[in-house]
Amino acid sequence: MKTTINAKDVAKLAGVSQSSVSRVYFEGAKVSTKTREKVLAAAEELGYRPNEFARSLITNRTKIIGLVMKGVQNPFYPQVLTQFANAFKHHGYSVLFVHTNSDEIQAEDIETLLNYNVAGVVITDASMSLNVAESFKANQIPLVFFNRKLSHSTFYSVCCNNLNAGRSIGHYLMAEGLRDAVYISGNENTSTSLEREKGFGEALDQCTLTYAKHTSDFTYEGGYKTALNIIKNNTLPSAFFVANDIMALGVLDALRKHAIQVPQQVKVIGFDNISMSSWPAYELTTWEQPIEEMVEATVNYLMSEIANYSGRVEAVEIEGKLIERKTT
Amino acid sequence: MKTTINAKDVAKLAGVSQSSVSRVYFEGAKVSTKTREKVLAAAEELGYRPNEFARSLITNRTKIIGLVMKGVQNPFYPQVLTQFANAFKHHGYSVLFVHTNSDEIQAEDIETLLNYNVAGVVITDASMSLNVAESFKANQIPLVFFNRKLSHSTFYSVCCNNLNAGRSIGHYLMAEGLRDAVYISGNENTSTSLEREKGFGEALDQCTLTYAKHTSDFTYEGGYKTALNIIKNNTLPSAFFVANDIMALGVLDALRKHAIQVPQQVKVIGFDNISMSSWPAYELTTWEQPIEEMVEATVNYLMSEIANYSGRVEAVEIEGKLIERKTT
DNA sequence: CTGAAAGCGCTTACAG
DNA sequence: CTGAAAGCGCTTACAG
Repeated sequence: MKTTINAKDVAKLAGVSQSSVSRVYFEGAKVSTKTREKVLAAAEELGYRPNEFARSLITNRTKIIGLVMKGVQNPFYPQVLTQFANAFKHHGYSVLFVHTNSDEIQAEDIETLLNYNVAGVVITDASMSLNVAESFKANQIPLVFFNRKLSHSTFYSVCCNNLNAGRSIGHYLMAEGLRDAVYISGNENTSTSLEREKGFGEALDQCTLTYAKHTSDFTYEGGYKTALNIIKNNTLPSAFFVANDIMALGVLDALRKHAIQVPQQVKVIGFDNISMSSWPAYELTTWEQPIEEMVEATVNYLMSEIANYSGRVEAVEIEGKLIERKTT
Repeated sequence: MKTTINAKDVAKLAGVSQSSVSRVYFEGAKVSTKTREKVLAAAEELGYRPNEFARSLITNRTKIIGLVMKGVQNPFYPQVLTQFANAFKHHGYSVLFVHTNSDEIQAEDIETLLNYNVAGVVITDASMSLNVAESFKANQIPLVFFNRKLSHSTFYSVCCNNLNAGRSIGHYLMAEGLRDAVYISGNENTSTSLEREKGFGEALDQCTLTYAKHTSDFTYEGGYKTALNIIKNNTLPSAFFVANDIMALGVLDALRKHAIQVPQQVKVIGFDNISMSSWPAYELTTWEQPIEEMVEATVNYLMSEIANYSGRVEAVEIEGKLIERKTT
């Protein structure tokens, strides 16, 4: 009950050797035009397509990139996913999608990636214990942490320059007459949230200003509740710096509910520039993450490491920019 | 430069045959506890993991499901993606993610899926020409169209019952005192948009009411612009039925911009029940798609077809329900 | 229950 | 440029 047709079948029909068939489909191999044509004609007739598995078994490489994502619910990530999918497709790679529920990726989550011997890995918005990550190193599989920096700098990472962004946002708000500020953070211990806060604090410190910190969780509901609490406690600041846009939208809705005027009574600034930030209902001032460049840097690194593994490591940080709208 | 360690290495260390090693990792094969333990100990020591490619080459099956998605930008889809990823993981399958830009999936988009000999395929929110789809049939690869019905009913599809939903929405609005309605459609020729409209029209027809149709594109911007046009032309109806939520939010923002009171001056109802619909800024009345059940039906079909291919075909339609909020 | 051997569909030195 | 042959790392009848 042999059902799939293989290179041997094509070879027979084309009247050439199996090796020649293989050469037609293997990039970089040499075949005469005549042989190529015969093979392609036979292949067409039989509906032949090379088996990727046999191919990978021999070459010990695959054309698959593992993409590990957490929190696809944040509208920032669908954008990232789309761009990665397109970029990898453009380079001839397919995407094995792994969804993780936890902030720290578990060994089982990435077992698949190792079993399939992926050519490279992108991990977005999540970290990973050192010894789990090491298994990629051991197999010389290049790995990029996207939008998350590890405390141990033994892996390549690509982020927006969050420290500078925090600073710029601080200076911007001070120029707008900031008196007291609240920073609404994302999940604790995420590098993105921490660095944005650090830069912000540094800027304010230069003018001996301070800020209050409220810990939240990078979700709309989290931003909404946090703001409601602040309103209830009568501790409304003159400006909110919110660690991401989706939370900032929650903050805006909480303020709206209490008929607090933005930006007259309080200013709000977010981070990411998700598409919803520009909606008329919000018109949120925010910091744009340079997603395209971030994706490009990630893909370029992976492609160069796949071609020629070096294990080089860097913490790439790309500058974003302020998008001024109506909440400041 | 042999780098990966294989079953033979483990066999040698464990003092058994390679076949025995294989049996330990192959579900359903019989090995004595003693052998199993020896093998597992040796495997642990060497860091062995079975090569999926060699395995697939022999069994001619993979543990990969192809997931083809369009328009991940609509917040409805990240939810769907997450649920599929979790469900497939639970069944021991990985997800090969394919992003397509066009409404109709092209042959090249799915070439990868055939090359990797995926065990099954889910296509969301897009259609596919019959002859492209046929190549899956030829290879006995089960295929489900998710949230899209094909005109030719030769494939399995899973949708919300859009016709009934349209009807119910029509009856609901009429009970609320509908006089004249506007239906804002999604992309033309999508089954979801067409069936929602059809049901809606049927319901209205029973009371000899009619509706005006405006064609849009399932995006926020599309809904926004369409509503602005209607306002400009002074053809505001007493209610809008908008083919999906993200467009409905655009409609609400357009109305807000012109200070038109919802629901006093005009009612708005959407479709999908995306998380943003419940946000205080919108409080959109909508129709909830039973995503969980839809995903479950899809996964169950695929798993049963993978276990035992029958090629059976059905257009599954699951009932959703009205979520009443403040825009009606 | 276990091992030796064949074979899945490819790539790749090696001769010619 | 081309073909015959070995081999990638597994699974699976087949004997024992």
